[in-house]
Amino acid sequence: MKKIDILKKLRSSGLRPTKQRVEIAKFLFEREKTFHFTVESLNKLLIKKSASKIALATIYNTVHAFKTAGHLSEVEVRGNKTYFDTNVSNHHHFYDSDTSELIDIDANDIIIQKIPKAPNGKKIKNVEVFINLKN
Amino acid sequence: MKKIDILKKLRSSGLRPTKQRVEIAKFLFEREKTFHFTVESLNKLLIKKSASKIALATIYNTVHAFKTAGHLSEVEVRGNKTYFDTNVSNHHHFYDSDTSELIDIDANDIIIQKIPKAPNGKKIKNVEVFINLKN
DNA sequence: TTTTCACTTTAGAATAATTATAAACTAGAA
DNA sequence: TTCTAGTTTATAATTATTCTAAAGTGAAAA
Repeated sequence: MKKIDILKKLRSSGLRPTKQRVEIAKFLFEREKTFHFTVESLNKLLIKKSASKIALATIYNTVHAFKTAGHLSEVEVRGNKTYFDTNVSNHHHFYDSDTSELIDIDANDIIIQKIPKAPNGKKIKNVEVFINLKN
Repeated sequence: MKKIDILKKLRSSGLRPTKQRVEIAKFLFEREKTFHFTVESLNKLLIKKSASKIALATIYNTVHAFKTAGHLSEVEVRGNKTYFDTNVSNHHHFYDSDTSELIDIDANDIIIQKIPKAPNGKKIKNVEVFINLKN
């Protein structure tokens, strides 16, 4: 993804392309494969990669702005860390608790044959399958 | 579940049946239906129900001891609250974010037809299906 | 272009959930 | 009973995250 696309992406979702947002967006979206991260790990990686330090609160703000705009999705994992995922399509996860690593599972790789009806007038918003791994 | 059973349950899992543990265990397990709770909600309910106040740290300790012993299972929900579940059998959940309510889904009510192989020499420990509800 | 102002960023304070600490207490073996 | 490892307790500490208020900045309009 080129810088120009990132500017488009930001603008089209109502986010002013500030210096910080562009820097974070380039880091997150200019890559081939999906990227899973926590705010903390992203912060560390950004400190390593770039010269200018971005405030932690800004990283929180920016990541949540991207999430709200649909450019990132959120994955919750045992143990209170919130992971984000640059793969925003409907998909599932393996979780390896040894390495604290998340691995994508394509939505098509899981087929659910039988599913219960939503209770009392509610509808199903989405179905998340989370597969815990062991050695 | 009678008090005698609770004592057995605790002893058989290597937990000394202290006053606090028995009180919490009775509250959690002497009921017909599954019970979902957070440490915070349990604490409030215990304060209401019983005369003696149990330290919050003890409730954390006890709940985690019960979890380790397999008497409670843990369910993670968007937004950093850790729910516990007196249903320790393999099952799944609906989550209603309007009411912050968890609803059990029997393992037999979900049939997964196709599932990917675990990556790089790992095995599948368990599969959790989490269905988010909307109105 | 300058001006303007709502949106942003920032450092640090505040909050919330949970865990650690260290002293006092207790179940149950000897 | 005595003793000791396991337990409880109040409080401090930690961790992840959000709030705050002041300073900074895109970009629309003059």
